[in-house]
Amino acid sequence: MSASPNDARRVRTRVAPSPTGDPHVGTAYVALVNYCFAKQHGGDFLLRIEDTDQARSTPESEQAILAALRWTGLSWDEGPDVGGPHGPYRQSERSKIYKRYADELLEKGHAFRCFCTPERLDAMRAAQRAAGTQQKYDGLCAGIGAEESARRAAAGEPYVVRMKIPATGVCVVNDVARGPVPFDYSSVDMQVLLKSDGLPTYHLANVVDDHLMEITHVIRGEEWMSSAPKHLLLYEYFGWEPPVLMHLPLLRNPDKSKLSKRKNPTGILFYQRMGYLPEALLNFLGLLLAPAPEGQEIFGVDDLTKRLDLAKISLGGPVFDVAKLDWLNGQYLRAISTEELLERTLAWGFDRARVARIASLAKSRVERLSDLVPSTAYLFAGCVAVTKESFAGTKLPVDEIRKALALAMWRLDAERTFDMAAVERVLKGVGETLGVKFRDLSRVYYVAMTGSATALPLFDSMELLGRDIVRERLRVALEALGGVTAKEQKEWGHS
RNA sequence: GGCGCCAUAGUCUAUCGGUUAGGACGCCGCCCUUUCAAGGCGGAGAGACGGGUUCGACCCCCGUUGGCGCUACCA
Repeated sequence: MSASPNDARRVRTRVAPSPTGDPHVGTAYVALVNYCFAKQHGGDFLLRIEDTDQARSTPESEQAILAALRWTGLSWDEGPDVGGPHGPYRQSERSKIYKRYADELLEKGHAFRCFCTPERLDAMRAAQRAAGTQQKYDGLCAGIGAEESARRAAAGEPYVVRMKIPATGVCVVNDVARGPVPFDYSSVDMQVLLKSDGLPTYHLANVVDDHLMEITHVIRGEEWMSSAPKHLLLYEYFGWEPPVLMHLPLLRNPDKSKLSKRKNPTGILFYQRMGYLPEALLNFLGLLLAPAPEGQEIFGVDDLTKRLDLAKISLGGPVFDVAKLDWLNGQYLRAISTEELLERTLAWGFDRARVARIASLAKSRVERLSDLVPSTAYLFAGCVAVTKESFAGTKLPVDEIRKALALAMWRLDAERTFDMAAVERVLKGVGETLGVKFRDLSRVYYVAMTGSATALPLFDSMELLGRDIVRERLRVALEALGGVTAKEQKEWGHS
């Protein structure tokens, strides 16, 4: 099909995750299409880290994303870890480049310095909201003359750089699967390109990097569709040829809302820890990208690479159906030899160091070797059975238990590194917030983590279980007790 | 609220104006079987609604409804 702005150009695609949290299955999904499309055309697939948000990006998250993506089996031709001719591949290391291009836009008159304070912008939006009109920058600073603008900037007044948008006219975004999608320029905001910290926003960095890295096809999530006019305009301002655009539907929760960890496990590493095979996960995601030939639902990345057709990707947001993933994984498990099954199981959760640590923790609690497996089974299980009744032995009222579970879940999410120390700090902190002795509180977590009140030490167990399994068990326990209402979520201090 | 995307069974999908609307997961039943699985066979189950266009609409157009996204000095 369609798909190249210039047939002479080598096809190059990329996946550009932001290291602001756990590696997300959506990232694997986007990576998979980009990989297959590039390979289908004998091109390159690159990985770029979009860490321009200094406040939220962490090196831990970047490492986790790289590791998770590597686990899937996908590989990239260029990236922060493997290098390449268009580096650096980490946006935080490219600030000077963006600054230069922002200056170019300023000089050409396609952008302007905006000195508005956050307070003024808030007030402006509040007024717009109250008036029921469209919320966007009112253009106050667009009229500031070049000399005054330069003078104020030189005087050290803080500012951001915003792009100019034509007052009238229409921008037609040509989406591979959707065809032309028109946007009135009047509905496009004068987007901030360079923040007051001197770093670019996604919009600028993304366009500059895609051009410099010679990306020919941008295949990304649907959440970017409404920003496409801005991006296209930037290519125009710079005089660059824009890439072919394709927006993928977003993965959904069973209730059709956008896949979120509040309602579902979304972490790639969760699926790894649950014991899914990466081939099965990729196969599952591939099923959402290319219709299976009649009855042939089991296929690998190579086959998907042959059959992928961007224009035919189904556009309805697909529900991430774990039951189907389970079936697929079972098919893969049955297809490999018993020998390989053993190897993979050992590699998955029975490496010597892990088993040794578990054994040493269990030692003082067992009297027979036959006690070992039953007493540590919860560390190897995916989910544990927890019901309302499981919490009967705790001394806290049910609302307190729910709050304890919710706070632990949210605060643990906010921890950069997930280890014993972090777990201890968070759980004891919850005890203080609730005003209960940790001794009385701990049982709640033992139950949520193990399904019973007897287990190996809690903090060790949680570290051993890992962030993703822990969150899921907390979530399941919370659901078993009725979940959290929106009101409580607000009252308990979580946005 | 504004702008945009989307709409076939519970879920993932096929159909590119003419089909008894096909397949897969899940569910139910039967077979196999020392149990349970696995496997085999079978079954129930779908075009959101209302208007057009057409000899003929799931398919094309308009509207309604619903879902989703964006609406940040986050990506």
